[in-house]
Amino acid sequence: MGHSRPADQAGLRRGNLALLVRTLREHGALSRAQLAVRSGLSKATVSSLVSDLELRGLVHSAGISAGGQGRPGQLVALRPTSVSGVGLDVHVGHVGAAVTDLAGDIVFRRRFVCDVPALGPERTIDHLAELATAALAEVDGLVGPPVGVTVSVPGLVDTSAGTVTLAPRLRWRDVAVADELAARTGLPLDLISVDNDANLGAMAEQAAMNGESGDPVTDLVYLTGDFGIGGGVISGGRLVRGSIGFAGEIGHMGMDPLGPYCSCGRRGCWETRVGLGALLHACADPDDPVRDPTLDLDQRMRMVRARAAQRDQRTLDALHQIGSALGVGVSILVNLLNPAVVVLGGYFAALPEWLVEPIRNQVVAGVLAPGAGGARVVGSRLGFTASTTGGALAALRRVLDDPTVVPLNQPEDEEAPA
Amino acid sequence: MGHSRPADQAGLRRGNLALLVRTLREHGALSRAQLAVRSGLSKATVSSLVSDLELRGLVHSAGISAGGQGRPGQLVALRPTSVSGVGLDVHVGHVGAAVTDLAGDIVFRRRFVCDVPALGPERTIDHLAELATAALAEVDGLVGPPVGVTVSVPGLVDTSAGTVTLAPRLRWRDVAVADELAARTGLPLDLISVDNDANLGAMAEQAAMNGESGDPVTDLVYLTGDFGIGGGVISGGRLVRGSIGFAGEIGHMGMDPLGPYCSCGRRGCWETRVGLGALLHACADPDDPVRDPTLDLDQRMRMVRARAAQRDQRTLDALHQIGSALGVGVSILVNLLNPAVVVLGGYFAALPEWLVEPIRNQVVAGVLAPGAGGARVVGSRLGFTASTTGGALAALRRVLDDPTVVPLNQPEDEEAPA
DNA sequence: GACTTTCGATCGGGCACTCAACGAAGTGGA
DNA sequence: TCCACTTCGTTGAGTGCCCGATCGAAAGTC
Repeated sequence: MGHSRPADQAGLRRGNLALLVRTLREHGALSRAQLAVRSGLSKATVSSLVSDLELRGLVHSAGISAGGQGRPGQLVALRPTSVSGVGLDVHVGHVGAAVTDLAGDIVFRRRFVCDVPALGPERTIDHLAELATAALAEVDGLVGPPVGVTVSVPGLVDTSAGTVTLAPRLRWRDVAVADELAARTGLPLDLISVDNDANLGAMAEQAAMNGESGDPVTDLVYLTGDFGIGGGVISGGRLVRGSIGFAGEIGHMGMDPLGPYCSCGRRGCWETRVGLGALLHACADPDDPVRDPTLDLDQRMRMVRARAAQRDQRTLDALHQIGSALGVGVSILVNLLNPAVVVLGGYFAALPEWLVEPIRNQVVAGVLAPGAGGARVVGSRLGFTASTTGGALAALRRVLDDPTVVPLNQPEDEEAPA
Repeated sequence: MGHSRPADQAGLRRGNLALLVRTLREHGALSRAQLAVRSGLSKATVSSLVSDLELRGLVHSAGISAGGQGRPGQLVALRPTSVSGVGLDVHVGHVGAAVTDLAGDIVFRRRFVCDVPALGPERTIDHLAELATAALAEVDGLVGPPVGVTVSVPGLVDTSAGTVTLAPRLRWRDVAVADELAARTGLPLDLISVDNDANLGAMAEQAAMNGESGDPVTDLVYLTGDFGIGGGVISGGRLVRGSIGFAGEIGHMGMDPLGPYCSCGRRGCWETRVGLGALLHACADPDDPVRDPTLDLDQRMRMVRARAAQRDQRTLDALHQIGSALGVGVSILVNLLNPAVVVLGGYFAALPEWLVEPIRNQVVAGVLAPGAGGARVVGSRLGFTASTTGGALAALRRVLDDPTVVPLNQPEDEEAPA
């Protein structure tokens, strides 16, 4: 067990500051008295903590609470523009960036199309650094300084070193992404982290689910749908990373020893059955524009959608086939992990009307726990943007976990551009 | 996220008391000065904490530290006999009990053979209560009072309610184990918890691994080997329970849509290929004593071992076949969870010489991460006793996480039986 | 307009940890 | 033998944090 750090009063304070920030994120503006009730802290402590957060610029007064008896409360609300989080994304066909404010709302998003495997790490990171610099310049004045930058990479990542160990699809190996990015952007190295795209996608989807409904989702499985399939697992509210951070490599589950050959050299990997390649092969001939790699993927997905909507039999058959094969693997995941939700990301998210049903059928049939252990299967609403959004949220988490990373001493002068 | 409790100074104290207890468990007897260095606390705080733990009877002086310059330190050591943990076990063919001291060493173990499905829940819990009462009577005087009792059940468990939701092999459904046991034994209800056998086995194996080697194992997969196959997953040092506690139901992963029918009604479940039934069928004819259900399982396993050691071809083939089928499933687990160790429990633990090798081969071939992501495959040394041991450890964890559950005010009179 | 209710600031108190100082208890050399 | 020297563990002052109680402030109610 690694939890071997002593607890001191500073940590106690940090924890309670974070508790208030979380409470405000979940419930919106609250008075100090309401905060005291919801957090379980005393009014006196809440007053002290709120004034601390005010000095850090993380919260501000937000009017007077509505009717009721007695003295009205002075509402305290998160100041979303106080800080920002930056998510960067290295994909096979593009690099992307997203910036969110403290509330998690996107304030900037951009994508730069490029052939990453052909460019190589050096020049790709050049583009990434440009994108980051442009993003920060563009949001300057709108939101406060970034509290973190997280780079999403589809591959095996050493998060503690900020390096990519192996990313076959990018043809990257042992790339010091954090170092290189810090050197190019001038951002401090300790602000930059690197993580797997499926992990970040899972975080983004979890945040999206918790933003809307009642019960917070603590157990979630996220599937990236692309040529390769990745998995992000959140269990008990925490990411499952594995002993050296390689968890979630789900695309290469062996589903059929006699199945088609996979890029990894083995046969019958799950992604040979449910990856984007499998869909495209099943639903279109080689000269079909749907299979034209020079076209934008979103556009090709819209074509598939249109055909399915018009009840084109070949397309429907292909989708049903993919959905069933997905269901077999999802059943394994649900049996093993008992998630509350399975989120279909990537290209799956463009086709939920045809994929979710066959998956659900397979899962209900294939899971031992009654009612599939309560697992829902849903399409992502973030689609291909999940990993950048998740990166920005991961960056914000630093503040949410420890608000003292934002310095004190900013009593006045906010982002009012002269 | 559920971590919404305010932190106060009492919690801080609890955390630091627990920190010292953990440090002493890991490093053995230490002086106060050494404790201060290892824990990161100040000498003054350590003195205060140690005297607190002394008043609770959890530690005691243990001589003077050896040579070196300066004043020798007064060693402080855990007092293993101060409290005890009780693990109870409901199995298909027996009920069992184990009691450990604070160090995790077994001080009592007993098994009562009975046909649990035939007896039904009521009478089974009668036996369990008898066993528990006998155990506590027998260890009275040897160790202190139990800080918890954990019941291991092979099935789906609602840990918060202490009930068994569904245990097909026992033919139990919605059995209030904790309540019933409390009523029969007179033990306070809040001391009793109920958990899945694979979860407890995983905890026991993790503790066993960390007891010996250097690096603590935080990511581990445990497989129960019986007629059914269960999985216990520890990720980042914490059990993966799933959204409603049904995680780890790994025996019913669909491995082959055309495979043999399973007791769950589906085809090709993993346990039809690697469960005890599969082994027995593959290695012996129906009239072979190995397949005589009236014989003790340990004894039958010894027969299989003997034949394999004598290079009986049919036995070797059977073991190789089981090992390969195990490897396919283990590869999935390793790809998804990237554990540091996969522990083979239950009947697998009796045959590691013939099972580990084919599994390793499959895993190395079937896992994307280089070198199988560092995953080792090992046979359990606890075997069928893992779940009771794990139950006792789970009970002890209450003290390890919060030493203040043991009351103060026991300055004198220890367990010196008149 | 007085009463009631609720809010939020403030103060004193208790608790936990830290630092610095000091006596205690050994070693090693003169 | 005696005296530095080193290290240990306790003690007391100091600081920071949370809490309960108190009190003035700011509304609604009668």
